[in-house]
Amino acid sequence: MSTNDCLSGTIRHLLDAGVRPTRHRLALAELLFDGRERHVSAEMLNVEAREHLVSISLATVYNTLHHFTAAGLLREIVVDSRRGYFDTNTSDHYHFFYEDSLCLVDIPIEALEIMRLPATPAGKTIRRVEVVVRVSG
Amino acid sequence: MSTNDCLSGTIRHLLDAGVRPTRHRLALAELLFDGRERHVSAEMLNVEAREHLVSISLATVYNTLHHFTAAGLLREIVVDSRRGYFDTNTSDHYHFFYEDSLCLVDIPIEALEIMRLPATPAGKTIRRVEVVVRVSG
DNA sequence: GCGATTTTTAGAATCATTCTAAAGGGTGTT
DNA sequence: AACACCCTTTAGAATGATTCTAAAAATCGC
Ligand SMILES: [Mn+2]
Ligand SMILES: [Mn+2]
Ligand SMILES: [Zn+2]
Ligand SMILES: [Zn+2]
Repeated sequence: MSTNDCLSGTIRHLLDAGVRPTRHRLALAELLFDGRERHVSAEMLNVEAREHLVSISLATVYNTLHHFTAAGLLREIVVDSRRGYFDTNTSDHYHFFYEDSLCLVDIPIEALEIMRLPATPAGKTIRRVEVVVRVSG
Repeated sequence: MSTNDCLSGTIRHLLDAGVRPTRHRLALAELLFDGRERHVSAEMLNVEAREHLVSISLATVYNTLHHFTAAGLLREIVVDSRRGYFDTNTSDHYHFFYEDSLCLVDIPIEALEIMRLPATPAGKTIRRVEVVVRVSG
């Protein structure tokens, strides 16, 4: 019987990633990791936290999103040069981006196949291959 | 013999796109459409204009970049949520993004093949399929 | 509980981009 | 040329997302 057997799933989730499960981080983690695929901006998550009566500063939302990202619990997606998005799905996958509603929707990795990737530039490492299908209408 | 036979290539380029070839637009177009593949931010182009002794306001650089983009002379690329890039290559192609130096390099369309694109969401139109290969090191 | 280390916070600062409103330029008409 | 009309350029202010600062609060190991 490990010493953590009685911890909630969310606390375990944070501990496993090496993130100290403070009150605020737990509250945000509960909102983020609820099973749905989520693509949130800092401002969106801040609003959501307030709706759930969690008192938190916007700076802490930013701190936490970056912290979770560094710990591998989130990944950052760039689709809009005005706003950053964070994705709760950290596995390899791609995205639809609805330009009108600014919504992101996952494209599972197996729904798309990339062939003949060009040679990696000398001395460089590929960090990620991003595919964004921009749709509107 | 058309009435435009004696115009410079740059003026013709703008006229053909339906853009009035004003002094400032011509200066920026000369910098942008010099044959190289270019991926510039507004700030980069502004600095370049000043280096070439072109007196221009940053607002005009933004106006012109957006104008050229609307006219199909440029396209906008999103790789960094802090800054927008404009690409002089408006044909279909993809990009390497060097995360350390913030540089973009073209990947020709034939260097990469995408198979099995997922179904387009109902009622939507695909505006573009973007591929960004992020590299570092 | 205590002291060391993190975390949280409000508010200011930063930075890219857009907006405003006024001045400047181009073009066609008389 | 003078005029009218419309488009462009401009400086500077405004905006909005994000980061920074420095001090207060929370957390952790002992
Ligand atoms: Mn970031
Ligand atoms: Mn734009
Ligand atoms: Zn996703
Ligand atoms: Zn390009």
